[in-house]
Amino acid sequence: MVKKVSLKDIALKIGVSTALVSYVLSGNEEKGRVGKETAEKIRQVAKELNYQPNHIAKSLKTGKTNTIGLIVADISNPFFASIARAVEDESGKYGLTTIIGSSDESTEKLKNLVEVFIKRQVDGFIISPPDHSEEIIEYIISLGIPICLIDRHFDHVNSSYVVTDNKESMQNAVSHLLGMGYKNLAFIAYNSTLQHMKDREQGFLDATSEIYSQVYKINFSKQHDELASTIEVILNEQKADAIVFATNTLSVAGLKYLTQHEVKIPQDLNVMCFDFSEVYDFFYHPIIHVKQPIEQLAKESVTILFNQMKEEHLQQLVLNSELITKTRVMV
Amino acid sequence: MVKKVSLKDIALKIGVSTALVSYVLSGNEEKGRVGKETAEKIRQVAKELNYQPNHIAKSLKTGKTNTIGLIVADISNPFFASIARAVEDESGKYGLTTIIGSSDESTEKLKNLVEVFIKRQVDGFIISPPDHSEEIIEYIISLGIPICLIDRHFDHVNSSYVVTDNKESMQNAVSHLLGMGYKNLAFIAYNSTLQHMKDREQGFLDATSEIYSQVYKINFSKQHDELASTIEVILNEQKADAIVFATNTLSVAGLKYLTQHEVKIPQDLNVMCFDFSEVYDFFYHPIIHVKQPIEQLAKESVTILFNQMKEEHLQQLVLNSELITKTRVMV
DNA sequence: ACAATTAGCTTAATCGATTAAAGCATATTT
DNA sequence: AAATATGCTTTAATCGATTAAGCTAATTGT
Repeated sequence: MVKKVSLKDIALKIGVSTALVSYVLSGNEEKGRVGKETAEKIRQVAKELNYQPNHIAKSLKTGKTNTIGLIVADISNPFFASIARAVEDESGKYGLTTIIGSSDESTEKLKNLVEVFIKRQVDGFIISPPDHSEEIIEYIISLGIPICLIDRHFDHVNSSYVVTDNKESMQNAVSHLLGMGYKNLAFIAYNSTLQHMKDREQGFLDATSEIYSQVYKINFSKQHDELASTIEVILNEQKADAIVFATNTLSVAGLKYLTQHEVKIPQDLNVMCFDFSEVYDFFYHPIIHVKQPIEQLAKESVTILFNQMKEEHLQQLVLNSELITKTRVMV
Repeated sequence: MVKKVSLKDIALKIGVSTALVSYVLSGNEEKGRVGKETAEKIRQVAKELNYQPNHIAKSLKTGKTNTIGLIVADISNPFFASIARAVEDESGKYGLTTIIGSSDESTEKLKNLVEVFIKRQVDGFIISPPDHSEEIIEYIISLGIPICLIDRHFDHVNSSYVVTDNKESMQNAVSHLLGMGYKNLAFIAYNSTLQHMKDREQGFLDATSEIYSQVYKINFSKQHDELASTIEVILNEQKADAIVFATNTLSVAGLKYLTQHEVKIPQDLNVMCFDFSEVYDFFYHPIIHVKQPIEQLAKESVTILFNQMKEEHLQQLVLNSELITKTRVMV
């Protein structure tokens, strides 16, 4: 491993102090009041020697690592994978490096990741928090570490966040179903106290006040069994004419169940899904779904966090999503 | 932001030098020959003050960041997302932090990521290299930075790697198709010089030497159009009775096309896919596919890299994959 | 012409941990 | 009694960059 070039090497070669070199290369010429020729020479030699500043030394001195920690709720979920990718791309534009973790919807895991990341001295967090993780979020805030929640937030925690307009888009989407003539709706969501889940439910309820409908809650940890039995009930007892799924994981699992039990969509039963999935393309009829602005969520979260890292002020952002009713692109 | 506790604080509180504290807390008591009581006291005070060592200072001094860089070929591909997750989990066990990047199959992007990661002074790399990226890999090796390739490797580059037994498992899988009575096979792969792609093709060729078969190559950048036209040819001209897809992205895109054109699987045409996809569950008949040992690939890559980071020796590993012919779990 | 500025540069402390080398008792050997 | 060894601890340099404060000589103001 070749010895790296340091400020000292440049200083030595020219015969000036490291201070001058530092002033010039970190763009603080005015502050150091460096002579024009000297500055030019320093820049030239730096280029010659292919000088690369040592991030670590810089971090030690400044206390800033230019690293942010992203903790998504479940990285195996394409929704979050896309978020992760976009956050990474966007943060790179700001000169930030992202380290990613997945809490797998577990508070315990989130806690560990937060600890590891804090030890790594990340400058800020972007987190999509699992259920009942308020305390951890508040802990981060209490340490004065900038944080921006994404996709989910807590109503009673004063933090920055970027989320989708869950209630409105759900209400809008369900209204669209009603407009199509469906009169007996089932809503399947996770049993969760998270605001985005409550909002989606409220959106459903607001839209269905005039018709018959049922709300079913699945426990995340036992979703496999519970989803199956829930759909059984919906098909055989409630005899709903359409199911509304509150998340993409529920949508995919639900569609899988329906397909495997040869329930024809939309003839036997229609569905409405929240968030996109690749599997929708495998149905002959378009799957009605709410498409969240994933890229935008990610980008905005980085911007908000970045601003918060320099200035102090928090920011809350609610983005609109889009109802997809027919698009179907042939491969 | 509360001031963090440093070695100095502990030393000051007890009235010893920071050297002693360092010896004790970094587990080098013998080396520093620290008195038993003093050591005990140091440990106790460290716990009291909730001392957390400063990674950055440590890195600056030791030149080790305990960070590895993982660069996958395409993070939006569930195969690589799983790899990323498993690598992250596994590296955590070794006390390593992972920073992840996606080259999106672009040599240029890989180059940038490698530069960024080297600036960040990662201790090692795990990379699934895109086509024609030998030079970048060799560059990393020339810098003396430990690296382990994953999923793909270059025959003529002497590096550590972990890959699947692509040729054998493809040959085996195709033989199974032949055993089922298929006699006119089409093989769809990416146009690539990467070893794993060549191996899969060779496996196909070895298995089909006695029957009629055709090999089709798709350009990654224009796969949408080319795949469609290729399948057209296979259906209308070659009139194959089964298609073998070389990767999961090709499989999913191919299945999508077939579904949308109402080609019934396996009645009209059967398929054999390389690697798993969630969409297989949406077919009534099981989709025959080769299941790669993703977790194991990831784990082994970390282990190999870790070993390489302490000792010097390279390691090449070829893992067996599994042919899935019927499994179908009801949701 | 003499004080006050200012331009240009250096000194040296600092961030927090590591570690070779040296210091100083006390104990043991010769 | 001198020499050596042993046990415990401190000193101080180091990693590489940042930055307040200080210094000198040239320039400006009155």
